[in-house]
Amino acid sequence: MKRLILHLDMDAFFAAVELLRHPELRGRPVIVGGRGDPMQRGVVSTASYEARKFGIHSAMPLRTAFHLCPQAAFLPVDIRTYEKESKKIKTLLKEFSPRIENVGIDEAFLDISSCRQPPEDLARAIKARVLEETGLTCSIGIAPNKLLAKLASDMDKPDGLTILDAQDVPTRIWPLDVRKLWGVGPRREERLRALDVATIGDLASLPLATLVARFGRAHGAWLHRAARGIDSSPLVTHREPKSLSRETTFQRDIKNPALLAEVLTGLVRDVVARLQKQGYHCRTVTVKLRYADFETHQHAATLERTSADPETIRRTARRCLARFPLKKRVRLIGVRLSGLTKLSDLP
DNA sequence: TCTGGGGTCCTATAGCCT
DNA sequence: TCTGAGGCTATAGGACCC
Repeated sequence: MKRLILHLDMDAFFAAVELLRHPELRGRPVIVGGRGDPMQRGVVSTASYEARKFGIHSAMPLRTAFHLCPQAAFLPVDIRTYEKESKKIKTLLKEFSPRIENVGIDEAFLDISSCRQPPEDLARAIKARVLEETGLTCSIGIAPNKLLAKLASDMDKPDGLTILDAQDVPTRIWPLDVRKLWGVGPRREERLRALDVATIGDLASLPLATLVARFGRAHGAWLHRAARGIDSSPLVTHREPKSLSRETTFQRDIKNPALLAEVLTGLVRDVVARLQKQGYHCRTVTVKLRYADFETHQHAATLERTSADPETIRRTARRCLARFPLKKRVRLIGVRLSGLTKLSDLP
């Protein structure tokens, strides 16, 4: 049977959810990020389409966004509320296909290979149901694999619907900016530009050997296939967490070791609470520090046996912290627990 | 005035073992 | 005994994604 994958991507999700409860902001630029105070440290999580017209985009510092668009409404991230809406959407998607892969809070892949309905009818039905259930719009892409489905959902935003098949790759995919490819971020884009690659078509003209030499075996091979629209990766319908972490950026950079230790203790308490709630033990504790100049380092320690004991983990984290030189001011501190074992799997 | 927070995966290196 | 090839694990850093 021919594989058919649907990718659904909510439109400006966080901003759209905020507009549900602040309808008076409709039509105005809305920026959701950090604590909602553009004078504090934080970045844009989601900008409404009105705000994007001012050049505002995700990951932009809130202060910069404020300079570009001081009249925008700045709102704090309220992840709990977005998760509730997300859950509604994911639940309704399962009515259409039980084979679903969640990608973050506002995206999902559906395997619709065995759906009887024509793909376009199915997509329209899903969009109508999402709107009915949540009042939100989404964009949908349908293609023979995840890679192309994701590119397709991005081609007609917002409230779009794009269906692609393998023959469309030269005409519809090759003209796209190489940055659109999953796995090409700012750094790899730069390295590709150095090879005279601007579009996905340019990338497709490079031999595999060149890509492997430049980007390593795994990524080189991925880029070579992706540029041709080839992707056989399966939907991951269930996954276990690999690590849990908590980190925080100070409003002002600090140097006081006692304060650092105190904040670390709080972060450990939070992350261990989540570890316990989700029913895991961990084996490795990693502490991360980012200095004022943005240089970032981490130190890890492995426990003798897996544990979910706050005191054991706190002591281990403190030992990791003690290994950092504190000559420079610190802007961020974080802790990560990895090597997770499900309690029920323990002997 | 820059640059969050939660994750995943890949790569390089070092030490240890066979 | 020496040398090397691999495999495995722990650690650190980097890139990327939403």
